[in-house]
Amino acid sequence: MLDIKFIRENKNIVQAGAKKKHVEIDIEKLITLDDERLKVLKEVEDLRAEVNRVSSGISRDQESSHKVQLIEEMRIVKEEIKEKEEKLKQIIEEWQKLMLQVPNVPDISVPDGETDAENQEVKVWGEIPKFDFTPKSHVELMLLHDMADFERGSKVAGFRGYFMKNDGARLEWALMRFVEDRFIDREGFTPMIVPSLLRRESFVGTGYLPQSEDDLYKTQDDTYLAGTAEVAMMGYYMNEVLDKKNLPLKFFCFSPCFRREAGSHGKDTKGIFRIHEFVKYEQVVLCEASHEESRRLHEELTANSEALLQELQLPYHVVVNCGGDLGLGQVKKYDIEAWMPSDNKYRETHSSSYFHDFQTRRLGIRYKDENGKLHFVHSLNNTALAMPRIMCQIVENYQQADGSIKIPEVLRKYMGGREFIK
RNA sequence: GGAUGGGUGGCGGAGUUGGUCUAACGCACUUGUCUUGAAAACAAGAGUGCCGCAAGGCACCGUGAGUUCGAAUCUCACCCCAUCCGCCA
Repeated sequence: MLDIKFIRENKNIVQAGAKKKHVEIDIEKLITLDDERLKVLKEVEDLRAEVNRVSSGISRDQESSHKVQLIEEMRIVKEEIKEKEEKLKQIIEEWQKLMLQVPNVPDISVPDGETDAENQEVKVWGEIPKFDFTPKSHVELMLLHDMADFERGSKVAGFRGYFMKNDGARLEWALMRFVEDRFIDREGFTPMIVPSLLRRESFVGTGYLPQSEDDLYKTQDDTYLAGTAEVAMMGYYMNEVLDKKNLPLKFFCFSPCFRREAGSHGKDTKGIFRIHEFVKYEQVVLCEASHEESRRLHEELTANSEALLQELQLPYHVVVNCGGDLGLGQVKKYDIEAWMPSDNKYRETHSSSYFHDFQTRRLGIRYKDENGKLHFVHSLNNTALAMPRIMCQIVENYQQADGSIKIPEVLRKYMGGREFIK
């Protein structure tokens, strides 16, 4: 959510930002509605002031015809207030609905474009492997080594269901231990295991609701399953005032993730690239309200993830997402995509974004600066490692002519010191 | 799921026969005095949001409705927390 004052003072910027994100919204309409809101608000407040003034003049023990008359007059004013309040309530409802739809303004460095096809490559790392044989897909490789079971997966869990098995399970656990070791060594990150079954507020606060109702699983208790640890982690400090000297707060979070993948029924239907249930380690950061600080940390979070891919020796590139591929709250986003031989292209493994105060304004997360003034903190997040997706790229890039899979060196110590899966 | 007790400011904690209560008191905080400096002590100040150029006004004591001229205080619903019982990894 943006500040209505900011919207009023920068309506052209906000409107242009929405256009860049390919979001339909009429800012002029919102401002007209806001004028109406302010007008009626003033009327209500003036009437309430009158009632307060008169009421405080009426004392308990005073008994007179004058008192009776005043009470009668106030009864009438109260009727009027009730009417205006009802009107105000309706305006505010409409106003809030619109406010939740106003997207955050993308950074100037964000390229124009409508879909991920128009994202721009900003960095390439590693050598794309050349095979002198026809490389197998991760599905073929995993089945070959009995690392996963998709038939029984869908029998038991339905569409996109899967079991990880044998070296598949061990490789996933190895990756978990690897990423945990790296982040626990890293200064400043607080390790967190966060809930996935959450109440609605944090989804609205982070910007997933109300727009993406279809992408979330909802329970009969009106809670939702989160698709990322970001939602719970951001909810953690909801409606709290933080101490500036503790900023930035950095969290290394683990959670199960659930995504309905509504609207991508035809995409990536085989294997473990796109699944309904997985686990993910996520970096979440809260920092002071400074664009420079947000940018600095954004680069830092991105670099952290790149370092993991480099250690895993996976060729990847970084793209800056175009306006149309940004979420409602995101100011800027990098996707990191690792090379996927079976698709002959890079496929997303990480997503790194910053939001300024878009999320924290909705969540009410503030800090006091040295002058005692309150500000909304800035928020950022990036994947640390998502499993089992990353295994697609690992097994495919590390496959050998004989069908065996070389184990990345940094993972061997978690796999009994073995060099190959065969 | 059952029973009981609770939800007040950055924190702790008063206040419920409805009437200047944004709310005692303590801690933390800011400024000043003292001190070489700090601590301590003393003095003063300070809640948050919104409207307004300002003066000032309005709202906020878990959330939402309601009663009343007037609600932190009364009524109803809901949410959350604690403890005990039940169940359970």
